[in-house]
Amino acid sequence: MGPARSLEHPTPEQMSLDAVLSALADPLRRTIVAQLAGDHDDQACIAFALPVSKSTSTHHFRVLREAGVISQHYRGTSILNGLRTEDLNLRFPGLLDAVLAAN
Amino acid sequence: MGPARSLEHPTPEQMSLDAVLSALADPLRRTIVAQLAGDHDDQACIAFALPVSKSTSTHHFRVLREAGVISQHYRGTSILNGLRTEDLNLRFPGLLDAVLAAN
DNA sequence: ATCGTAGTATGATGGTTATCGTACAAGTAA
DNA sequence: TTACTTGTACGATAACCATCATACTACGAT
Repeated sequence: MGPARSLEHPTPEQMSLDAVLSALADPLRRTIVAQLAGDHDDQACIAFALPVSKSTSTHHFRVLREAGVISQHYRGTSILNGLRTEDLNLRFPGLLDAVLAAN
Repeated sequence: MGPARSLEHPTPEQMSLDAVLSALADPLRRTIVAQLAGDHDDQACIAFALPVSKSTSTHHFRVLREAGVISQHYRGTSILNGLRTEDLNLRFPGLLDAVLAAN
C-alpha cells in the first residue's frame, strides 16, 4: 500500500509572522482555530460545518497549515486537523493565547 | 483660525480583531509600530523613512489609525503619530506585546 | 467491482489591497 | 505674497485573495 500521503508543514523556525498574522486575520479561519482550541484536537475538516463550499474550505485549511497554525494528516478518506499550540507558543510566545482570548 | 483638522479614531470597543490583525500582518506597518514602540511616541510620518512613495505611506498610516493601532493628530504641517498601547492592551490584552516580541 | 465519502485541482470571477504619479491643500517661514 | 514642507485626494494598475463550480483522486464499505 505504500507510504501514506503526506502534507507539508513548516518547522517553528520556518514560520513567518506575516503568514501567521495573515492566516489569523480571517474570521472564518479563526473559527477553525477556536474550535480546535475549545473542543478536542484531531477533527476532520467536515466537522467544522463551515458556511462555504468544499473547495473554499480546503483553501482555508491549507492557509492555516502552510502558516504553521494547524497540523493536518490523512486518516482514511479524512484529514485530522490539530492546533500546533506548542510550536506556536515556542515561536511566537503569547500570540495564540492573545488571539483566542480576543476572539 | 477655526478648529484644528481632526482625524477619526475608533474607540477600544469599536476596534475589530480582523482590522487589527490585518493591519499588523503587513511588514511595513509593523516597522512603523516597532519604531513607535522602541523610540518615543509622537513622531511625524516622515521620520520613518519608509521605502515607499508618500501616497503609499499615507495609506499605511491610515490603515493603522483606522484599525486603532496608532493615533494621529495634526501639528503644523505634520502629523504626530503615537502607538495606542493602553487602548490595545485594554481591548486585546497581550496581543501587541506578542506581536512586538515576535517581530 | 461498485458506490459513497472526504478532500483536491483547476480555472473563473469579483473584490480588496499595495503601489505609484500627479495634482492639491494646509500650515510655516521668508 | 511667495516659497517650502508635509501630508491628502484621486485615478490607474497589478497583484492578491475569497469564493465558487466542476471534474477529479484516494480511501473505505458493500
